[in-house]
Amino acid sequence: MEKEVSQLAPEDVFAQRMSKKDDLESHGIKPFGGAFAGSVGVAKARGMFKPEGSAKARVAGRLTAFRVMGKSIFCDLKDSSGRIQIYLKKDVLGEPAFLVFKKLDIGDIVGVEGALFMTKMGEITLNVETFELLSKSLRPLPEKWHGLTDIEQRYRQRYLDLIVNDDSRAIFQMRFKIIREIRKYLEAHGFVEVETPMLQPLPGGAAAKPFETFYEALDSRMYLRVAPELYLKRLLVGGFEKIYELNRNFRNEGMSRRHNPEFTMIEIYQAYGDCSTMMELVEDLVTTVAMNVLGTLDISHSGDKLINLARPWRRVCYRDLLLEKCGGDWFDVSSSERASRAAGMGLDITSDTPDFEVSNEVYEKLVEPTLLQPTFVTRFPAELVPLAKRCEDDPALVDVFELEINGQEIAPGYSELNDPIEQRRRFEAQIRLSGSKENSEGNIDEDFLVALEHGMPPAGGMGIGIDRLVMMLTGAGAIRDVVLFPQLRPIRRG
RNA sequence: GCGCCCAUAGCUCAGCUGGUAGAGCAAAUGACUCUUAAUCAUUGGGUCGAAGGUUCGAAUCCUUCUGGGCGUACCA
Repeated sequence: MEKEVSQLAPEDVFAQRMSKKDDLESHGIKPFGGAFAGSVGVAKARGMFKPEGSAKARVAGRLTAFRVMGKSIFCDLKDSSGRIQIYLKKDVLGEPAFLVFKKLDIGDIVGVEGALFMTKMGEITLNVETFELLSKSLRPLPEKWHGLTDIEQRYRQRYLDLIVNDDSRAIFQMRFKIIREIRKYLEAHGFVEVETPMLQPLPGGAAAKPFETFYEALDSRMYLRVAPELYLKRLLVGGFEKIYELNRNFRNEGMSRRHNPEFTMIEIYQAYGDCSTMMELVEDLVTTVAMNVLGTLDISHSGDKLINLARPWRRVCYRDLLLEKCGGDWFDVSSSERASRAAGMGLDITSDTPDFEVSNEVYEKLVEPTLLQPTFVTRFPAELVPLAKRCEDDPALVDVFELEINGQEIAPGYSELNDPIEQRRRFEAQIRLSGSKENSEGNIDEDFLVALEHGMPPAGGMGIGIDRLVMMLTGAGAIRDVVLFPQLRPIRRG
């Protein structure tokens, strides 16, 4: 019962508004109206203004400011396309209607109709002739000037953030436009969007800890997917040649500025292509999307950071970046010497850190964060990427790239491994390396190997972390600013 | 998981070395027919995140818990 009391925290305002609502009802006004046909939207209504004052418009939205001047009222009305000022005069509406409107609150949703005019102050304004209450707001909105700054509340009650903070809404509008443009681009280039299981009996395609669940009907343990990769490759076997899947992956890991346990990923595969096919594709895709969404390839981030997406993007191999960072003899010294040098650079290296991990620590901690401008890092050690083809000229390396922008991995891509015998060896090596016991991460997806044994065309494949791409394109500093409902600890009550 | 920091009215915040809580916005009432952070007057509004402790006395000091932020760890 204490719960109910705390939920009614703004008790006074809530009680006041409840009684306003009852009052409206007793006067035959529905506090929660129905459809409001014919709204043109705020942005369009603005565009309809004519200096003669003859244009009329019908719009619906939320009242976000209320300025009463005795026998006239100015309000701000907001919809998804923007804000417009509305003006209500007692003369025009008649006394009863005017008094009803005067009782409305900030936060109420109304539909209005009237003529567009220009105020003395030069603002296009709708002179309301008729209005309808569409939804009574029973709780107060956050303060108009400072908005909602409490970070926790912005995430927990994202709707308030979206109502009040224009920047936040703009980021999400951009996010959805970016996703739309990606789909448009791929559609135009002959790719087909497919859907593969999120509930998987074996989580594969990435070495991440999965979320577990249980499927009663089959009496089996299931996992939320960590990647769709192994299913998409089955589709390559099945004869789909240009496919993509754009949807959620789930990884049972910590959260951070760059990590949310569920995140959106697009994976793209093209049969008869390879790693360089995919580099060209992602370069063209990202620059096209940036131009269509932002109209520019220059993106500014906080702290004077400027990212320039102009093509061609730098290509550099992993090894060269390490030599650049660690000195030309990095790969000539003994592995124990490498380990102690890495430890000397402040990295967390223990005696049983494998040699390739030592170099990779240097790459991830000291090199990657410096790659602000778009950079394709290529030719990684094979141990790091078990699903990619080896380089023709050096079997210790795989033919892959990682696209780095803004110091973050935005997109990995490979020449996909289509040799089932080699694939099995690589899976087995992976299990040995990870030292995993009987847990599912150590299980080989035999069904996938059987599919490969039927013959998979050589292919290029890649994935783009959509959340990070959106961060990069919008200048957002945290993944939580580009995910509508980021994961938070549930509030315990007791 | 670990470390540091934060939590005061619906929102944004102030509150000194411990003396019993304050502003702006929002809300209520009134004035005002071109305002736009409208203005002016009056009024109501708080378990100071929770629980315990020290003290004559705690928003303030101590402990624990809850939630959050930042960093770090996990993260092919």
